Amino acid sequence: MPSALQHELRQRRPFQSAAHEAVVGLLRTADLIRRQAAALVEPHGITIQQFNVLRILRGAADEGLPTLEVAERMIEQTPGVTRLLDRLEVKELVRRQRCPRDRRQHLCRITGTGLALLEKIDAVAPRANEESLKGLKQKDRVALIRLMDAIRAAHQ
Amino acid sequence: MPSALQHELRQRRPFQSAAHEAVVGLLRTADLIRRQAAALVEPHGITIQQFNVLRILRGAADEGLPTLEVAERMIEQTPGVTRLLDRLEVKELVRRQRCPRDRRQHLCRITGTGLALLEKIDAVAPRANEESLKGLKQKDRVALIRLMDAIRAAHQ
DNA sequence: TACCAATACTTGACCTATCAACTATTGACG
DNA sequence: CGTCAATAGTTGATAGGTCAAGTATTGGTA
Repeated sequence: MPSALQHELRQRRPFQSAAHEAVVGLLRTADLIRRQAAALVEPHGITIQQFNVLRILRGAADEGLPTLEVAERMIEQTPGVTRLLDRLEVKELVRRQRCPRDRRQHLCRITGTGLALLEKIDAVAPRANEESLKGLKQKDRVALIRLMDAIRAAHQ
Repeated sequence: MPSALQHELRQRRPFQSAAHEAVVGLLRTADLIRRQAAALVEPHGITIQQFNVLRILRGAADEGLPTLEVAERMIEQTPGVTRLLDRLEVKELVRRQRCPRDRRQHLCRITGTGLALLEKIDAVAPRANEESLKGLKQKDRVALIRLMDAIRAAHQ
């Protein structure tokens, strides 16, 4: 009996291993959820990466964060944080200034406008997460978290 | 006790819901695996999307596939299949020709060079999948497949 | 058989991502 | 102190992604 994924991709041959099917399924599912998230924030004029940066900066509160610290905290690794921040700064959602203690660092802070934008998105984000995972019961969601943790933990 | 993911992203506050943590964990883990896959195919001068197209065309064998059929079978949705195929054609990994039956369609076929490239990558790909999921036992991998299927199935 | 919406792409314009090379600044070491 | 590797970030070049508008072809319909 052909797997759901095999049917979805119209593949003749079954997957060679559970590892292969799991990897493909993971990538495809993440792509789906990524698009849903993008559709949520896009109407507000930002990308999901930009949204992610704004949330990081809000979490860091008043003292701000240096650029590379922002990069490290991002959900998806992004070499282009500088330009990401450039765009956010143009939109006046973020401000940057040199750190007086270490003039190599640029401290990034979210602006009032940025906070206001986040609040608007936050009002609907929980429903979107819920919607994305509506196929999973609470027990399954916890299991999923555990599986994802285990995969990442194995890569130091 | 803070979750692994919360610690990884240096978040002060815990996730608001299991749905939220699962979504973030899924995106972050998929990003990790995506990068590993990219690192595997990159030395051969192609991207993972291009690799995906080549595998699709190999599966379709001699008769070839129309462009949009290729697009539909891709793991990650891609509006730019035309240009993706353009690049593969320049590298002579793919050939396209008008379908005589329906001249709107362009049938895409993998070339001998393309097949040879795939064989080289196939020699190491199973090990890479294995490596990506080394944190999961066989039972967990099957569970993961099931969870991914369930998420996608819920979105018709 | 002439029209017309639908299909199957292609193209242009613009934005984002990625890597390597560069600049500025710091801290450690002789 | 002066040098020098290491750190923090920026910039340039280029590839790839994304959306909207355009072209070619078909199949149905009056």
